[in-house]
Amino acid sequence: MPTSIKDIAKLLNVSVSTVSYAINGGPRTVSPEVREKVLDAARELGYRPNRVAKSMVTGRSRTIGIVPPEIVEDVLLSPYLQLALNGIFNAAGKSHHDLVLFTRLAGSGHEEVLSTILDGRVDGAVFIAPNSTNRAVLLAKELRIPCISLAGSEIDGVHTLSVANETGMRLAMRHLFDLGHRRIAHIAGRLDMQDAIERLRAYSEFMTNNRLAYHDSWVLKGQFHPDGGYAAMKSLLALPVRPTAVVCANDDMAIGALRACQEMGVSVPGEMSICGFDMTSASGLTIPPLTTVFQPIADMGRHAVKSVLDLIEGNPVPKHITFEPTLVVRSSTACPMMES
Amino acid sequence: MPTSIKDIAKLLNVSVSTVSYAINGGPRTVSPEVREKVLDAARELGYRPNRVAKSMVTGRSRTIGIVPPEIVEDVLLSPYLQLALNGIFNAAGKSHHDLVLFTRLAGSGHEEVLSTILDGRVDGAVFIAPNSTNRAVLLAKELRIPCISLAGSEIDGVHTLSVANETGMRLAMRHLFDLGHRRIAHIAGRLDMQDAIERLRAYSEFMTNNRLAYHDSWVLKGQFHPDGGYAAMKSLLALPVRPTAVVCANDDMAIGALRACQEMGVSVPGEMSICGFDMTSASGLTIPPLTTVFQPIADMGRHAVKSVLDLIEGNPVPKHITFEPTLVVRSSTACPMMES
DNA sequence: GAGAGGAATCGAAACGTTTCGATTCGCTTG
DNA sequence: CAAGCGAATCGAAACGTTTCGATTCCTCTC
Repeated sequence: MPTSIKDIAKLLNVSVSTVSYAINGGPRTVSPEVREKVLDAARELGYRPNRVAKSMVTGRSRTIGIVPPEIVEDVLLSPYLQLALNGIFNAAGKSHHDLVLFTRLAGSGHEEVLSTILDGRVDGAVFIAPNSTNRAVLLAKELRIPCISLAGSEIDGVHTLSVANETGMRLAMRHLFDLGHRRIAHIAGRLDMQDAIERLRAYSEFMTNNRLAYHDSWVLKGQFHPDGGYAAMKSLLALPVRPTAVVCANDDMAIGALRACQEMGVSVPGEMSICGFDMTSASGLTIPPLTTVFQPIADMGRHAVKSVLDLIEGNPVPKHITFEPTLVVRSSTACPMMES
Repeated sequence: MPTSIKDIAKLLNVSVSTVSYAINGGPRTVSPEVREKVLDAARELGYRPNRVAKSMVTGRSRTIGIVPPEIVEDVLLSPYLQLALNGIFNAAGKSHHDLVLFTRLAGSGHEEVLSTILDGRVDGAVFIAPNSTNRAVLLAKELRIPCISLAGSEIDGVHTLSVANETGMRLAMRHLFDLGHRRIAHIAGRLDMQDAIERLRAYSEFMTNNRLAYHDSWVLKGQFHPDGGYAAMKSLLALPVRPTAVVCANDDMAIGALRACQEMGVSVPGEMSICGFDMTSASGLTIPPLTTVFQPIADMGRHAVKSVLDLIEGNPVPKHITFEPTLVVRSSTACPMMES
């Protein structure tokens, strides 16, 4: 129904190739008069080039695929993903690419679904926080689709952008330690995700290296959700010997933990210091505003686009880039109260 | 390079059509033996159907386009958009569609860019909060691309999903009025967006209908941004006769306004009641948590997908659906203090 | 045993582009 | 004036599918 290049050709009694040359301004020249005629006719008929047909022959779509993490529900509500996606979106726009958001890869092992990634619709893909069992990454790697793993597990042979989780956790722990805290707990994230694993490990190492005794009951799982952080803090507060500070593996959990303290009448940072991770926008809105580890997530998103485009062009891309986090000290951490 | 249906056909000495029938299980039957052989060979060769080629001939891509509002920067950080996008994403996944996010339509009037919408990559599109000068919607409408306008201006001939802004604003105003407030201010959004316009109008109407005097200095523009809300509240607080309550056209501005009050030592809700709009997740995290107007944005996103799919299928779709908001009373609103 | 009927399969067109080899034609040059 | 050249244009193949008409061939029936 929409007008095609053929319609123009027929109307003007020229060949389709001539029309194509005229419209694209190449790769061969056409006489100025013909060019003019073609352009006029195209405008007249409301011609729109069909990108699918073009993709078909050029093999390029100027589109990048985004594969969200394998979390089942409401992925797009994760502040982390939102920051990354925003960075990716902005960068993609600048380089004239659109984004395809794959809706059905999360958690699905179905072969049929997996294949939608490499069905020609995208030139490359960015995987957001994939874990090492993510079948889609594995498949993409196997089929040599240009792809970048953003803040995910280190997967053999896949280009990876990651944040130095160890550094971030050490910064947070050092900050609390220097304030005088010795009984420091940790609310961990989903332990099937790389970030969560590394943050937990760095916590353990810090405690051991500084000869701080710590119990299993001080390490809780919060699933990266506010409710998880809330529940975790509740059980920490029920302990006979309470920790004086807690580092959460993301801001959402820290927010939940803060809520638990407020409900139980435990003052923050007076009786309990709380430190978050990620510096999402919500972390600045709480009372008190959260001390948190800033990660340049948006930057990483931008960089992911650059890398994937380089990969598509065949330019060299470093196998691994690590971004350094920094500590943002706000008001949810302070010296512990003297032992009574 | 990747194996195609032809490779399988050649290998097995059958025709491409037979291979196609075998793989798709139709529309014609193939003998069980051949079917088996084809499927085996496909697996063996790592065959992946090329979706672009399929789109080419069927004219369907099982992909829905998303057109963000024409805000220039960091669109994806808007909580409103995030809620809508999440709803759309979930619904699209359920109906086996992927999403393409158009990165370059915002604010761009370039014809070339506009045409990327209707280049065959998507079967239909959802426009998020377009205003009436949005050229992309107009074009899509003109070219009869199935499309839905989500919470945007009413545009002639375009299917629209909207929220009853008047009702929402009236609920908020009535709530404050019943608490005893008479001097009620309004911090408006971007007045080039439909929601902002309607909320402002409903505010004016309520004030007039209830014979409440109000000044131009009580109606401020906050651009839907926290900083805008902050600045607006600052100028309200500088007024010789302060209002006792303010309704903001979204939560972000309410959060900014709250921050301004806290900085100036104005107690909320003691000296100033603040009401938000949208019920984004952040609105529950502030101290005090915001009273706000809940809009079923995620629901609307889901519904947008359903409607656009119906439109694609040729099913009848109502021209206009309105969703009803409700008031969520939390702690940022209370009776005004007695005049001193 | 000729003809009909039906299942299985084939071949080719079509979708809308891009691009490459081939053709036309006017002009220069020896 | 024949040969050669370059610019402009044409025609056709190719990309990987789907699908429709045509063909083959087996079996059943009278």
